[in-house]
Amino acid sequence: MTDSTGRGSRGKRERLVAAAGDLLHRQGVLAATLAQVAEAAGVPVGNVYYYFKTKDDLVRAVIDARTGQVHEMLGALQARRSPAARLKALIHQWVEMRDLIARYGCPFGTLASELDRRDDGLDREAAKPIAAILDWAEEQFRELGRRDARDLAVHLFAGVQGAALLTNAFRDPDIVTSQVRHLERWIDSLS
Amino acid sequence: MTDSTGRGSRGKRERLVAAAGDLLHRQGVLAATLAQVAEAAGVPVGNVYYYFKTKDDLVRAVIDARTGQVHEMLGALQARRSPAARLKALIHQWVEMRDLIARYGCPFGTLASELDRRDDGLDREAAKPIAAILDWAEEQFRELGRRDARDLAVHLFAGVQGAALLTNAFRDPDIVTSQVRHLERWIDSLS
DNA sequence: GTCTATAAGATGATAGAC
DNA sequence: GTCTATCATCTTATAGAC
Repeated sequence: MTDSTGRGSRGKRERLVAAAGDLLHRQGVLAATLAQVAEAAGVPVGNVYYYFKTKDDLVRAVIDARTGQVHEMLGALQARRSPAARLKALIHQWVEMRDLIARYGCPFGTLASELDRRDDGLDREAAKPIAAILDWAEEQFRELGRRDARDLAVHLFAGVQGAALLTNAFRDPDIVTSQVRHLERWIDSLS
Repeated sequence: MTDSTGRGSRGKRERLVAAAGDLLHRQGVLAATLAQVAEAAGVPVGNVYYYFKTKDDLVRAVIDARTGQVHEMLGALQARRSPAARLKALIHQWVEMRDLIARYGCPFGTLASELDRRDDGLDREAAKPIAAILDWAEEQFRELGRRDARDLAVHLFAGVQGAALLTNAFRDPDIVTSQVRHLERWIDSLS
């Protein structure tokens, strides 16, 4: 498959973003080097700059990919019958990621947390995945007939993100599991 | 004041740890350089190595200082009459730190979160401050007569840490404020 | 005991060959 | 359009002067 910018460039670009997504999560945005990204993607080191003008540009592409991943996940959750079922299915996603979280933290939360000190716009970008989740959860609570939908969404997702942080800090997948169970009961108690 | 290692060395060491504590929180552990720490402490750059063998050694000293800070805080909270009052006073600390959290994140949570990918022991060290808080909260719930004290402590503190993360990501101090209010009502509902 | 000068290594980024 | 060779900079760390 070819594209307007030349033969195969799209494929390599995508491989770079995929490899960077993994590495930025596992090593941290700052700790991950372009040399490591290039090697993981099977692309010559200096050549990364043909696809991305700077490292920040690559980071931006990774954030966009994660945001897309979130929208995909939220779209899949819409199949559930009730708002309460959708919310419970949402937070259950973190139970399924529990081992990854225990080792490297939540892929969405750590991204926002790591880029928070920057004020060049990348910090706002990094918050997009969790912003999308919050907005979606708010909508579900609204459909449940709650006036304080935003507040409830923040409460729910804060519980998830906090559990992810503790799960990661103590390397204990059971923390997020039991916390999600707790939050599921809370959702049920609202109906 | 002199000490066994020579005149004034203790003062400079303390200044370095204090400056490093600030910088590691505001810039992140990896992003903060020894040159910046030295300048902030008013100490020649290369001379940092007289007091700390490596950067990790300095980071360790900062973690120890933060752990001490936590124990001091928990000690002060013991003055409260009831376990419920102590727990509410605990989480209210994060409301008081709301502006700092909005800009740089929770000083205890980000430390654990930033050093989580290491497996050289520093990751365990970095979790000590939040471990101390969790243990203390667990004890309060136990005094409240709860069998599931650990679970409740995790639930409470996850709520706080998650709110801190969202507060930081969205630069909005109101998030942690309203979440703490929510958790205070939850504490009251347990008695 | 304190500090200056500098080494050693790595990283982001560029120029230019193919 | 693709990649190699290299630069300039920064950062940790050390050796040795005062």
